[in-house]
Amino acid sequence: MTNLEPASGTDFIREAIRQDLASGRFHRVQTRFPPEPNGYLHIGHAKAIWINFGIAQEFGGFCSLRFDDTNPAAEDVEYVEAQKEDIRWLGYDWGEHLYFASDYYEQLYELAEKLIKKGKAYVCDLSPEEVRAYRGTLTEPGRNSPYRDRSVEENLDLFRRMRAGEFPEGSRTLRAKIDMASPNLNLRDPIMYRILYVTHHRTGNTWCIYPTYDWAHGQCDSLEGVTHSLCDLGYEGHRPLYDWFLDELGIYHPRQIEFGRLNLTYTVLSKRYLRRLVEEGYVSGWDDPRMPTLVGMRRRGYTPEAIRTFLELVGVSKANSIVDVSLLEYCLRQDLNKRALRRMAVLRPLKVILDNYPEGLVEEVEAVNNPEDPSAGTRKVPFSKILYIERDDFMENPPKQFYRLAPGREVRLRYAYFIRCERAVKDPSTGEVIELHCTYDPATRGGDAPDGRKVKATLHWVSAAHAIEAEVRLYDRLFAVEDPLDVPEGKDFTAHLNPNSLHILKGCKLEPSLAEAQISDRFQFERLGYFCLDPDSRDGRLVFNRTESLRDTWAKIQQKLGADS
RNA sequence: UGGGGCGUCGCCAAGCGGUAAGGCAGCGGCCUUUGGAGCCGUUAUUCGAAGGUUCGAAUCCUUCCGCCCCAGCCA
Repeated sequence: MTNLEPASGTDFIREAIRQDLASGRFHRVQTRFPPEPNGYLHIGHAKAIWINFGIAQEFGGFCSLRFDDTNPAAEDVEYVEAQKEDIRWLGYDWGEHLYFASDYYEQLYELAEKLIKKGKAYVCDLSPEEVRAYRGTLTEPGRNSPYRDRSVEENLDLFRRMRAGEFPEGSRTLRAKIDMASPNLNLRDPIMYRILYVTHHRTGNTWCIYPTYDWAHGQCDSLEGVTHSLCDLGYEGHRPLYDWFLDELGIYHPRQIEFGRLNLTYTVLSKRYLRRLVEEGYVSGWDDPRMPTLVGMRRRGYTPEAIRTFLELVGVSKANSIVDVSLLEYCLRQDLNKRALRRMAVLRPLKVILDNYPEGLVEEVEAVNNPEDPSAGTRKVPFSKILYIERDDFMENPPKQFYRLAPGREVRLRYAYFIRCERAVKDPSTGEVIELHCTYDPATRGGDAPDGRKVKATLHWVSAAHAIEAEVRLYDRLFAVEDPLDVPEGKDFTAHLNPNSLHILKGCKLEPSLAEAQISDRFQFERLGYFCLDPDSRDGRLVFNRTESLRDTWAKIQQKLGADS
């Protein structure tokens, strides 16, 4: 028995739940994840999912998935299916506990009548503009609606006729009768129902009055028997309202606990902004691999494990925070390093001719599939006279910190031979190096010199005759600055879009075994990063996404060299 | 400005009156057939500030400062 307490077990929410269990306030744990089906889930939602599902699991309870579909104008079944898939992908299961706020419409209606009968709700004829004007401001109290004191009978009659469709859209609302002078604006007679002649994606046209989120949410939690309603800080100020409803109604009272939302550097995480990126064409869609949406991250090659580990490392608190994306990237690499098969791929090919290698000879060298996992085995990779190496791995006049290939220098080709660069052939018109003539040392087969000679660098390579071609999409952060929302007057976040967030490379050369890759398969291309096969791939036309690069110390050195000069 | 919330290392975050965990990032080194991975070391005499209580405070009290959220018939 270990006494190691999981890091995720010590946050204030879990602590509060333990206390509730110990004090007898609750005897079980039931949570819920309540998304609105009006868009795609992103990593911010993943935090709420991880908290609600994760905690229920830890405490031996369950977490339901309840779609908060109270606004038919914005919602669609397309989104409910997509969100379900995302949650499953993240690794969570709601079992038989799939609910919809719309399942409760009838019960909510009855509860509303109950409130009317108690004299705690009334039908108001104020227009939207008037409602706003009557609400007052942050510092001034609101004024009572002239309709506030209608009799219970009149309210009941009007409310029933609202439901029956006798009044035009927007003409009346049902409001809770609380306190127009409350310093908490949420308590200034909030609207419970509005008239909307809109077809609902589940209830069709059976309703023309729809409950607001504020009215529906707490009662749904109560009806379902939720013990702990875990939501973000935005709802903290609404809690007194939810308490008021529950108490006036005298029904079961769950406990709501709020936590701080997740924010990431170099990222924007609000539905509104993500939608703009899609609609204005800055990205190819919700599943663009640069998007922080779960569909986007999945396509990019993220693993659910990496995301969960990330969330666990970030932790839960009430402070508003902006987490450094490098933590996410770290978790991703950590996970991929352990599981991704290694392959060799040359992204920007430079031809190498081994002058002393026998014409027509093809050898097979044995390569390790994953040094982190011996059970992944080995594979054979063809080697021959003409090869491709990475352009970046050769420099004609290298600085002293560069220890890859250069004229007269010897390096190792991974799993193959030592080669020495004899000369570089240039395009006479551009001066660009177009191929390298090298010699190999037959005695170094496998990569070690019998005379104990060392080389500084090991390069990846692909045999030209055996290479398969592919398109590779290199992704970088979508935004160029840590906080894209921090913009000068007159600009918006799109001003900070990183113009280099996508590079498409064609004619990349891959080792032949990659021809068998299946969509979504993940690999580490040695010395480059992690890549996965994109669904855009067709027979004979492979497309790989770079999920994440490997940490690149040479790039750092180059940066410093650049900064110094 | 009324109400609510938050302020511990560059970024997260433990800490719950007994003398500042950990992770990421950074830096230095070791190791290495991935300049990857791994390993080691290193960074808060100080907890937004000032007072006070106490033998003793990041933890309790007071005041002040800063940041975030709330004025949708959105959720």
